[in-house]
Amino acid sequence: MATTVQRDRGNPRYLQIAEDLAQQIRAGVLAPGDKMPSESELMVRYAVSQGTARKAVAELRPMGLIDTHHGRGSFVKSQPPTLRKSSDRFRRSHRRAGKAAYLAESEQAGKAPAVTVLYIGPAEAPSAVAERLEVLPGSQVLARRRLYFSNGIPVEEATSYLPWDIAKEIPELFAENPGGGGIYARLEDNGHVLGEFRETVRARLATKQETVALSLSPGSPVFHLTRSAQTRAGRTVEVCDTIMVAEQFVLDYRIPAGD
Amino acid sequence: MATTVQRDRGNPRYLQIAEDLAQQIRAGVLAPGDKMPSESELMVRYAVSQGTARKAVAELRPMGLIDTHHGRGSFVKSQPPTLRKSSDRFRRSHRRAGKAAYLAESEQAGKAPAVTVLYIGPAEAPSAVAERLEVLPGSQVLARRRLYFSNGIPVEEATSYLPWDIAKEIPELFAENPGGGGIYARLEDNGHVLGEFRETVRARLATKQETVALSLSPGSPVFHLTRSAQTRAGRTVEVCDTIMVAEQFVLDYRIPAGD
DNA sequence: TAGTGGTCTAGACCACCGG
DNA sequence: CGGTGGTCTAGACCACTAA
Repeated sequence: MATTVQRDRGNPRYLQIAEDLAQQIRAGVLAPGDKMPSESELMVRYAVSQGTARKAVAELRPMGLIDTHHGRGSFVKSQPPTLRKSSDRFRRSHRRAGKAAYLAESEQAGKAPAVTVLYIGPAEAPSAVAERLEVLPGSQVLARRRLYFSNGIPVEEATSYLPWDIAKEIPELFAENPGGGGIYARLEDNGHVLGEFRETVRARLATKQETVALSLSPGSPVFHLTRSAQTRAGRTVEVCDTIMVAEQFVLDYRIPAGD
Repeated sequence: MATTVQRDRGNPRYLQIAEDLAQQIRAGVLAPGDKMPSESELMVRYAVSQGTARKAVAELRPMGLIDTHHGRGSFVKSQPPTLRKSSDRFRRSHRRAGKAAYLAESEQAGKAPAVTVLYIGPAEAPSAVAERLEVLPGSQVLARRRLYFSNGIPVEEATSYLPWDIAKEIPELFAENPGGGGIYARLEDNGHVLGEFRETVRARLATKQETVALSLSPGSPVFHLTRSAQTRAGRTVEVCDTIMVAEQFVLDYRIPAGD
């Protein structure tokens, strides 16, 4: 056994080991779902100390090749096909047909979608949200926080904020399931005809809390998406803050070339 | 001195130290450009070993708070305000005014933009591009690869692909500077009136090559953006593949609520 | 050369998971 | 309980940078 991992300036051992393991995964020697060799096994196989073996597998995690679970071991990740997030999901015709945006899309991707409500109720508007809603920072808004699953794994956490004066008139907005077409349909039912959505997209590494909430490996990239919904009358009636596992999503936008 | 960093299950010392340092940066005690305390200094300040001090500063790097240089030390990063990438940049009126998309935006952000042309000439269409251009994979297309800078640092690498039969009729497309309004203006000059752009956005960690090309730290997230330009007649006349340093950009999209 | 970060070891103890 | 990953130490040597 004892694969040769020699001193070699500019190519530290832990990287040599990491590359060796990555090869085995790419070549299929270690198939998706397989358990990776444990640290102690790597120590004898490559004749290194635990710290070095650790650094080697730590390299594979940000590369998205493995998942690590404390007390169980590391496992080769199976790469699921990505979910599409198309700007078409906001078409009024979809709402009229009674579909909420998320379900309409997952369905199309052949996934088993699920939603958990984490919180619905009053909250203080974070300053970034307050600015978009054109209310004072810290003032009361309705917050709706949900966690979305695809095939049983969490992929997205979204929080919608609505101005209190609007929300209080629409009891469905306080329900876990706001009814066919989602909250946008309810807003339109109540005279807030939507005119335009604005989405801003950022990408960054997941924070510690996000790695917990979405059961990610540290160092995984996420999308941070902020969307605001504006009525034809020009009022912003909702701001939605979303964290998505970047690996799982492709965002699609159509942009008219006009003027 | 000797700040208290105590045993505390669930909150390891290296994270306590990292958080302490992060606070100091956010509070401005450590200003942008300042040298971080060295590892040996942290060892005595917090009464930990070198390995623990290392892990602490290693936490700050992926957070984008510091830059580390072997033999010199770590330094608080100066966080340049992000560049906005708005879907408005494709408005025809901007092209008529003679502005290329990139310069129009940078200008607005108060940046010193620059572009380097890496390659202009014939190339074989990658399969993903060929599919969008509706040509056979591997067939000849015109490729235009550029590297974009903001305030002297590379932030974006973009490659445009155009069908050869269209490109060969438009000599300006082979020039480093295609003239006012960029290649889209030239296409429209030659009868290819644009109707719609489609953008797909992915986010992932930078590959090794990308970290070199864009001088990034390994583990930095990037946007991978693919845009196709379709004429009113329904033909796709350009596909543009772009890698952007995620930290530097915010993407902006407007989505009409219609139908 | 002195000071810095980068790699590595040997050994310790803890926290989590499964049988 | 045994096996696993997670944290930590003390000390060693190397590699890069600046004076």
